[in-house]
Amino acid sequence: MANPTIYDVARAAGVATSTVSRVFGKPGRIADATRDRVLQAARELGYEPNPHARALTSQRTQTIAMIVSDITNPHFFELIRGAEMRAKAAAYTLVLVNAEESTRMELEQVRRLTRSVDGFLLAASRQPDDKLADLAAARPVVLINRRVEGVASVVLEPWEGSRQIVAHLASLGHTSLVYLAGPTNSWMAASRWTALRDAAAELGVRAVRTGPYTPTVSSGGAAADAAIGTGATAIVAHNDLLAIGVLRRLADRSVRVPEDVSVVGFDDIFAADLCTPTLTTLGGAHSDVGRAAVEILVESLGQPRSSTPSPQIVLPSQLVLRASTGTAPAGERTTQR
Amino acid sequence: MANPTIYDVARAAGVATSTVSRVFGKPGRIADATRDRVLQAARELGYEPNPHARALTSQRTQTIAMIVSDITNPHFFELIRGAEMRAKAAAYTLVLVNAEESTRMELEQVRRLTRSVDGFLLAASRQPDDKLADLAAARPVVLINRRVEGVASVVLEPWEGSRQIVAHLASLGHTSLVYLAGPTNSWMAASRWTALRDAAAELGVRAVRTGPYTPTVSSGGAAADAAIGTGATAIVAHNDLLAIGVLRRLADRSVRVPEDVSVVGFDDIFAADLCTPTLTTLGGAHSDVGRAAVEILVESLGQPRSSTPSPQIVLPSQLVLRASTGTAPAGERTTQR
DNA sequence: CCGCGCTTGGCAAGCGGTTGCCAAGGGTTG
DNA sequence: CAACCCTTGGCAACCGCTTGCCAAGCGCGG
Repeated sequence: MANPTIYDVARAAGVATSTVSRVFGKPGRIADATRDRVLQAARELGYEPNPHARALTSQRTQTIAMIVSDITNPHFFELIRGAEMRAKAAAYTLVLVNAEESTRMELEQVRRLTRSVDGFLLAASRQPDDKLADLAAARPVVLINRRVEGVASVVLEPWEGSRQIVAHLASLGHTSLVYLAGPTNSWMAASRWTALRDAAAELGVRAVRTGPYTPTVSSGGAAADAAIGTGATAIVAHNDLLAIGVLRRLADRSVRVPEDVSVVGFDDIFAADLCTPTLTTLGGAHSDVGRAAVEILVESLGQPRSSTPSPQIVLPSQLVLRASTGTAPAGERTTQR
Repeated sequence: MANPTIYDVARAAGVATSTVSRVFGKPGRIADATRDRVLQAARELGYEPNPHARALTSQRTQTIAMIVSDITNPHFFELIRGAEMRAKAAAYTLVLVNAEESTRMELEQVRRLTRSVDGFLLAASRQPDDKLADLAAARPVVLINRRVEGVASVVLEPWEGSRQIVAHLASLGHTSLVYLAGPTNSWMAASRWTALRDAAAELGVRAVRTGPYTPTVSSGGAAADAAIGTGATAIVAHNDLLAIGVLRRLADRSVRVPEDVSVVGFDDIFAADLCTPTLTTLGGAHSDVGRAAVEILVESLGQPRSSTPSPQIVLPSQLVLRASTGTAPAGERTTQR
């Protein structure tokens, strides 16, 4: 038979369709003997429940959507991976959607998918807070690397991490740093900057910010030039891609790293350990972030809507020291090259 | 209203539900005036068609699944990205599934998703040919970087590319190479090896193979040791991850690249341009591969089943020369280090 | 002015499950 | 042994949309 239905199974097993449905839906509800008979019949017929028919009445699709602001950023790969694995473990299917850094597209996709998925993972969303609150009010949402009051979220600790970066640089004798900012409406960019600035103030380091820059390797060139113009001896880039772009540009300009200037990134992407020099960066277990996000989401799906307390999880980050940071050059560099 | 249905829209517009359905389904079938009225009503009510109800009768889900043999391999990122973008353009949703290098899991996922998606993209599948033929006979399937008689596929050209690698090495004076093989049932691994071997024979280069190795950085250590043991002056690794692992191990053992030994990879992942030395590798437009695969699949979905001729597309690869290959060392190395 | 063919819209029967409600049967208790 | 409860399975009404079939209405030619 092409597509056996519960009716076929019910007939074969000599029970009612509702019994078959329950065997698959709420196992405890049916006596063992009956259940075995039904399962046996189902197996023989090659029966497979139709997820759409199921979703139609039950409103549950066993699917979650992950909307990523820019799928080309390797930083997300680990995230996606962690989410995918956890989703599979919970018998959920993961739908991957790229928002291409467009808030409009992000909203559109959420609207389009609302009926077909049980919940959303929004990674590094660029929406304004209230928009996100609205979205989350209407459907299960977990934010990733973005924090909004009253909405569940998982973020990789940016504050203490940024402080560690400054402390690291200060201990190397740096007295000034420049932060190459990420996208304007990136929560992470804002968090990093305020934390860097505060820590810098506290430790007597001069901190300035330039940007915003698109967080890509190719933006690194312009960013590097701007950074050098500030005369700072340490460059903290919004993320590793940007930092790698900076390293390249510095190499082209024969600025030595870390002798002349130190460079720090964020994310600890795979490539950070491969570039030359290897990159000091604030990393963390990104796959755990994805995993945790799915976990919270699935958890909340199990409960009656709105009874959930919207957990705000912060996962620890860690400063990974590599070769791109070193002692500050002897004389404070003030001249622009 | 929480979830307006076509009934609500029909009532508001003063038409039958079938009319509303047709307005969304087959636009030409309804007069302009009526259509506008219906759309207007739909907009006012915030109506959004329920994809599950739609799929239930029409059997079309506007969704395709991409099953990837190992989601942690950065090589797939570009592929995924290209596929995702093309899918979105065709108004399809992309479901991403990780098979974790397990053929059993791959089959299971296909079975599980068969009812919920319109077709499958199988990337670097490790299934035996006949299994894949069976799968493809029962549902729309496009293979990626895998070729099976009678099944649609998109692959990045491995043969001429491998030949170019050998030619490149030969021109640098190398007279022996070792291929660090990928997974046993990887079609790509087999294709690469036969092409390398044939080209080597033709050009008077001695070629041996060791392995199989898991295509990861961490496998590179053992692979490098084995490679050195062969005395070959050129190492061709199954992919860039493995090659990067090899580079690391060689550096640890103070074997100079490319002075003592040349190293070549496959895939041209992002990191190939960042490692030290930068890696010569056979690349290609992976995102185009993903894009083309979706394109073929969507195309075939539009036609009546089985009327399609199962195109076998080969996209060009290109040898990217970087710093990991150089002239062969003067005396043939025969001693094991 | 009538008949004809074509376009447009309505009717209603599913698509494959889910689930509230009910009844039968078996077991338990006094 | 009767009364009662609990477990188990069946009935049937949907869930929201699609689609084959049919009929009404229209314009047109004769």
